[in-house]
Amino acid sequence: MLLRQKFFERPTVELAQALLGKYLVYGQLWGKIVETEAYLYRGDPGCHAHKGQTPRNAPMFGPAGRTYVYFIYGMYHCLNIVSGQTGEGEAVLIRALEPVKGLEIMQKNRRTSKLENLCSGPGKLTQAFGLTKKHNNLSLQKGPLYIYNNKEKPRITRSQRIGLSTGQELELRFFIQGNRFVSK
DNA sequence: CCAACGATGGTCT
DNA sequence: GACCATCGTTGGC
Repeated sequence: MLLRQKFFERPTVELAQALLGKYLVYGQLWGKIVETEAYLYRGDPGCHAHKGQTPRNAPMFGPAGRTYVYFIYGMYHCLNIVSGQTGEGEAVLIRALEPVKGLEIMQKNRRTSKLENLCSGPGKLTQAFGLTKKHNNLSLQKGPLYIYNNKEKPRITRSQRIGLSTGQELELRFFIQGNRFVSK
């Protein structure tokens, strides 16, 4: 069942946790979200939007429930889901998925057969799913990318975020405890 | 096993 | 020109 608009309009830190266990669906490909990070407009220098709006981060200032896909390190893409209210400039980074359906396609896209290496990082999962800037600023209500509900209530652990040179102190990373597909 | 490093290009100053 | 919400490879143990 497709998650509706209201689900995404909640505060960013709350959405980052609420997304854990839900399914990211793109055509034949399904992945369960097992790791996320929250990025906040206020008091978070690690957030792309914290200095204000630019062409790149514009989707973060749009309505919740849309994608923000950016290109990083000359090679990789990262997928975010915009949260909160329009104009807030906040989003949730999807950092890892548990592969659920379409594993053969993911294995081909990633050039590896090892399941733990398909979607266990923000650059890995976009490669496995074939997501690029073409998928930036798309509505998760309209597709072709969707979030489906899942009734399970995962056990959530919190930690510092990964890979930042600033804002590391903040504990805004969330993941499903003990899940083998969380990034290392 | 683990730490160090280089690839590679868009974005902003 | 510097920075970067990463990852695969390399070379050590």
